[in-house]
Amino acid sequence: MGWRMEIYKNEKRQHFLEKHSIKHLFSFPIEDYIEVHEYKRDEWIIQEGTRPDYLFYVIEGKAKIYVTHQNGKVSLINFINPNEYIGEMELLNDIYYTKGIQSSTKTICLAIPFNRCRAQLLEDVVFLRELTRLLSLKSTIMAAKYTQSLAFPLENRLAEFILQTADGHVYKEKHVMVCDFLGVSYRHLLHVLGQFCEKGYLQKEGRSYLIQQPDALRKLADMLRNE
Amino acid sequence: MGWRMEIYKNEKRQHFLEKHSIKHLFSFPIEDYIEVHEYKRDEWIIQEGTRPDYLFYVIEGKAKIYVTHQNGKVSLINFINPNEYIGEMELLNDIYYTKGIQSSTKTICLAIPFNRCRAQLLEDVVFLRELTRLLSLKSTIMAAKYTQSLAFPLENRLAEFILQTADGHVYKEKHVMVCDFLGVSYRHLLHVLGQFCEKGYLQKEGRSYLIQQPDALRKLADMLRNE
DNA sequence: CCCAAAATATGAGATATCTCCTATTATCTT
DNA sequence: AAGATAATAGGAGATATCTCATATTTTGGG
Repeated sequence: MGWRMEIYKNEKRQHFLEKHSIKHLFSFPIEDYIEVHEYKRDEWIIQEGTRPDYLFYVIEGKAKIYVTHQNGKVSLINFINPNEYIGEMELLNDIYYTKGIQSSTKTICLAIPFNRCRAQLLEDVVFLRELTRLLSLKSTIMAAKYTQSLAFPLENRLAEFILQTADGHVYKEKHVMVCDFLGVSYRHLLHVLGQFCEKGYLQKEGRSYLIQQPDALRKLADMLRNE
Repeated sequence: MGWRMEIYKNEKRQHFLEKHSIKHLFSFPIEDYIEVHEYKRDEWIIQEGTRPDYLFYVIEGKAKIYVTHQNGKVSLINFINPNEYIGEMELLNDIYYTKGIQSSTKTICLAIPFNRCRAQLLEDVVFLRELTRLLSLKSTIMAAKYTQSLAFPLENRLAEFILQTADGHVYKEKHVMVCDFLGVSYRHLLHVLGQFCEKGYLQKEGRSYLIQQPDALRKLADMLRNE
């Protein structure tokens, strides 16, 4: 994994700047400062514990936010999708423990250098308004995940995850990733998946699972909703 | 609990507006619109599931954010302290499940009516910049609580909580509240407190606990930190 | 001052989840 | 193609945590 991200230059850079223009997110001309970075699958966009030099805006691909605990456990905090920022925390807070960001597919980001843009960004009402909205969502989602994880067993959270990630009626996520994401042991994940099969909600097909009773899963997942 | 919040008028209102001026948090004159609300201990500032009419800024007191789950469990998401907002989520998002906010001491808030101020607030760079910072902190704290709750047993999280809330070397929080906050059953909380006593970390004194070995607790709590 | 509600306590048994161990099968690298 | 590494799989026993039941004590309101 000694790969280094690729920086698009000239026409290629220009192409992506135009294809995914973010002019509307700022009230000052920012495009001149922007670099376009491409990260390969599984490449680290930010190393855990190391302050980044850029605010990133994801335009293509998908990434994961990881944190490592003292007891060796690893948590996959959340996924990052196109049109989301990476590095806002570091932009806003001088003191912050930086989480690791790893691409899970080829990922293309617009990279805005802190040193050149920080002051202007923090004065920009258009930028701040959108960032505020994104952060409020992020915070809400985290609060929900937190309380749900304490109030419900894996069964409910896994049901929701299966429905959200299934491709049609086929579920085939990597177990290890799911363990980190749902915060349970590999053994236990397999145990609950096994139960779902026994109950006929899922059917194992090679190394993936076919959803046989989506309504049963939906019922479990709906328990997580409020009201 | 049929109490209704008190709204300060005239001199009393003026007194609090001046004592805790928030002029510096806005770039437009907001003070004319502000009401000053006083909530008694245990009064609901916002009912769960009901959209509030105000953005609140807490100036004195302390409140708790609650959410109720379908299975009957209740989560105390977090505390709100002076100089924090209540109702930002509703200001920023049209669709949002409103959490319940309950004062835990007499609480005085500056209440900014949405209908009169919303548009101006969302245009105000000073306001947005600070709100962005607060939200980034909130989101970070939630993410940390989430992953910690999955990665560590109650022992570690309780140790931290005891150290944070102890008054000198005396811990005496209400068990029920702590259960909602740490997301465990009453029975289990008492069990772990009992273990701390057996190990000599705490000593039970009537209905409170004396901290005997702060270093042992600190060691447990430090496990939650990153790096 | 009395009563109902809330808070504290504790036992016993169930369940959810973890740790450790051992195989087998894919996948990647060279 | 071979060997190394990651992913899948499942057994067995430990632990963390929950549920339910019950009893006592404290507290707030009339």
